[in-house]
Amino acid sequence: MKTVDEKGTKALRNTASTATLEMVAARAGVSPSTVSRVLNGTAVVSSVKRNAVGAAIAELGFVPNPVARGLAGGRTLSVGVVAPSIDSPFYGVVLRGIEEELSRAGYSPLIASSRFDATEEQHCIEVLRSRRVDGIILLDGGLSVRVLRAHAKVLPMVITGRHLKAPNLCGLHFDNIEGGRLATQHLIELGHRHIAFITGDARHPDANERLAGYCAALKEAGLELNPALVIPGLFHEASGLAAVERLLDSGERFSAIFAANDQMALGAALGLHRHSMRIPQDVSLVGYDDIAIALYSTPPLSTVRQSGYEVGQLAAAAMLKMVAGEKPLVKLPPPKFIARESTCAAVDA
Amino acid sequence: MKTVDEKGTKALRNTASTATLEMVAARAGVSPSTVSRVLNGTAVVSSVKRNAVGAAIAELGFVPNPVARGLAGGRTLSVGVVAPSIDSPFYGVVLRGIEEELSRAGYSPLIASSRFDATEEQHCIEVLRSRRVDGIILLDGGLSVRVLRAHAKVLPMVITGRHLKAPNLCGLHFDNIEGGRLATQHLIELGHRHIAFITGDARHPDANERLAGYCAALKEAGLELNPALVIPGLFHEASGLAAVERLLDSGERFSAIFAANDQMALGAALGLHRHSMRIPQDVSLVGYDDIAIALYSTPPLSTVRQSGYEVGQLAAAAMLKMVAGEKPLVKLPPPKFIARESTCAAVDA
DNA sequence: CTGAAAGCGCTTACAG
DNA sequence: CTGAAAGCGCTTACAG
Repeated sequence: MKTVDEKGTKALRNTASTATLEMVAARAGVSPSTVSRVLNGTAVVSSVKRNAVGAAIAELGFVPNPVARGLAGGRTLSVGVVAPSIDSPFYGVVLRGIEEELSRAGYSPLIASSRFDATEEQHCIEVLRSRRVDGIILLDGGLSVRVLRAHAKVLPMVITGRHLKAPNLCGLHFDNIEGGRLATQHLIELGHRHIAFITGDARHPDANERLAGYCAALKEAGLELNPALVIPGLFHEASGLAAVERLLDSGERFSAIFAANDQMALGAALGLHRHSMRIPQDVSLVGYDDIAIALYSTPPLSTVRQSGYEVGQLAAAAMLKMVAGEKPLVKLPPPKFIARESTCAAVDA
Repeated sequence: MKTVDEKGTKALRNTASTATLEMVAARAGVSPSTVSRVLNGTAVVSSVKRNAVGAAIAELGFVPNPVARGLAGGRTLSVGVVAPSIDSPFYGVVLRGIEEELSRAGYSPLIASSRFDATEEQHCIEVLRSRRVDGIILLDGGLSVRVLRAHAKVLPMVITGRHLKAPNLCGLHFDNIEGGRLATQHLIELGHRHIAFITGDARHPDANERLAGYCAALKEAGLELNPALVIPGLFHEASGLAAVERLLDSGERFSAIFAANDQMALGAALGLHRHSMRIPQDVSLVGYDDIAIALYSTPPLSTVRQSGYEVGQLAAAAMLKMVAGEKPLVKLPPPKFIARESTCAAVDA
C-alpha cells in the first residue's frame, strides 16, 4: 500500500464539490442548460460551445454532483444491490465484480443485505428506492415474479439465479443442471458407484437444479439413485459437516460425496477428517462454485466453477445497458469442472 | 428464504418516495419548516403541532427523501466506507458489522474498494465526498495522518488499524502486539522452541506489531530469535504456501509456525500437507483473526480472535456518535487466543 | 441550437 | 414557538 501525503493534500483542494455547473456555465459563457446538455448529451450543442464547456469543465475540475442530479429527476449514478449476505465467500466476490464494473462507469453501488429473508429483501428495495438509485441488482432473492415485475415498472432490475426476460427486467442464470451433471459424471468416470449428494437449501432454485443434474448423470450412466445418499444441507459449512455425520450414521456405503457448494464441501471435509477418513484416498469430494479458498483447502478441492466475479460483472454490465436504455444481452459462461486433488479413482472400481 | 408476494405488492404502493414533506405539512396544518423541525429535532415545537405532524407522518407513511436532504445541506444518512478489498474473509465481516449497525440507525453504507492502493483510496474518498456522505470509515488505509486530519476538517472520519484521536477523527486499533504475544506464548507453553513466523505485509502496521509480539514473547521466555525463521508474507494464502516452501528449503529446524493471519496459515497448511507433514503432530500451526473458515479448516485452526464483526460494529457506532455531534468512546475487546486442533505439545519438548 | 424559468424535496437563516 | 423565503446543484419542458 503506497503512502499518499502531499498528493493527498493537493487532491483535497480541488475536491469534486467545489465547482458547480453554474460556475462552469459562467466561465464558458453559456447558460447552465447548455452545460447540462453537453454533460448528458441530451441535445445537440454547437461545437464551439461544446468545446468551451469542455474547457471550462477541465479548468475547474468540475464533477457533477450526483445528489443534485438525483433530486432534479436525473440519474443518481448509483445502483442498489441487495445480497443475501455481504460476507459470504461467494457473494463477496459477486459484489466485487459489481463494484468494479460499476465504478468503471462512474456508478456507485449501494449495498444492502437481506440476511436471507424475503421480508428484509423487500425492505432493502424500499430503502434503495427512497435513495433514488437508478436500478437495482438482486442477488438470488426470494421475491415472486409478480413482485419483480411490479418493481421493474418503476426502475430497471437485474436478478441473478433466475431465467427472466420481461421489459426492464433481466435474469442472469447459470446452468446448474449441467454443472451438477458435470461433477457427477466426473465421479462416475473415476469409477465411483455410490455417490452421496449434499443438497443446498431447497428454497433456492440453484440447489434443486444441481440435484437434478446429479440425478440426470446417474441415470445416464445407468446407476440407480439411492435416496439414502441424498442428504439435506443448507449451503453453509456446518450443514456439510452434519451431513457427513448423518451419512456415516446411516451405515450406507459411499466412496464419494458431491456437495452442492464449496462451503458444504469444506464442512464435509472436516467431518471426514474427524472420522480419520482421507480425501481422496478413502472418499472423493467435489464442491460447487470454486470460491477462492477452494484452491487452498487441504487437499485443494475439485469443484464446478461458477465465477462469482463474472456474475457480478455481467449483472452490473446488464444494469448499465438498461439504464442507458439499451437491451442487455447477457451470455453467461457454461459451468466448468475443475479437477484438483480431492478426487481420485474409486478403489473398489 | 420466505417468499413474498401479496405483501410485496402492497409494500410497493406506499413506497417511501410517494409522500413529501409538503404533503405532511398540509395534512397537519403547519408549515413545511415545522415539519422539518420535528423531523430533525432542530428546534422546540409545541406539543400540539408536534403530535399533528406525527399523526400526518404516520397516516401518509412519509419517509424523508435522503437525496433532497443531502442537497439541502442536511444529512444524507449515508456514510462512505472504503475497504482495501470487499471480498476478503476479514474485511467481508467488517463490512457486515458496519452495514448492520448503520442500517439499524437508518443509515446506508456507500462501499468503495481501494484495492490495497493509496491512490485509489484517495480517489474513493473524493467520490464518496461528492456523494455527500455524512462521514467516512476507512478500513486500514495507507493515508498519512496529515491527509486524514485535512479530511477530518470537512467531515467525520473513523479509521481502523491506527491509534488516533484528533478532533473529528477516531482511530480503532486492536492490540496486535498483545495478540502476537499470546499466540507465541501458547506455542512456547506447549514446549515449542523453534517457532517460525510468517509476517504480514510490512507496509501494514498490524503486521509489524504482530511480529513485535512474537519477538517479545520469545524474549520473555528467554528464547533467542532466529531471523531465519521469520519469513516474509503478504497476508494472502499464496504467500503462506510460499513461506512454507522457503522454510523447508532453508533446512532450518522448526516444530511450529505462527502466521500473521489466518489466510496465510491456511496456505501454510496446504504447504505442509504437500510435504506430508501432519498438523499438529508434525508441525503446530497458529493463525490470526479467526475468520469464519478457520473453524472449518482441517484441522480447525488455533488462532487469535480479532472480531472483524465487532470492528465493523464499533466503527459504525463511533461514526454514528460523531455525526450526532457526540464524542465517540470506543473500547475494543482485547485479543483472545482460541485453541483449536492445529496445535499440540512439541514432541521433542 | 440555446436561454430563462420552474421545480426536484428538503433545510435554514431571517423575521416575527 | 412558527412562517415565508431563499437556496442546495442540477434537469427539463417551454419558448424561441
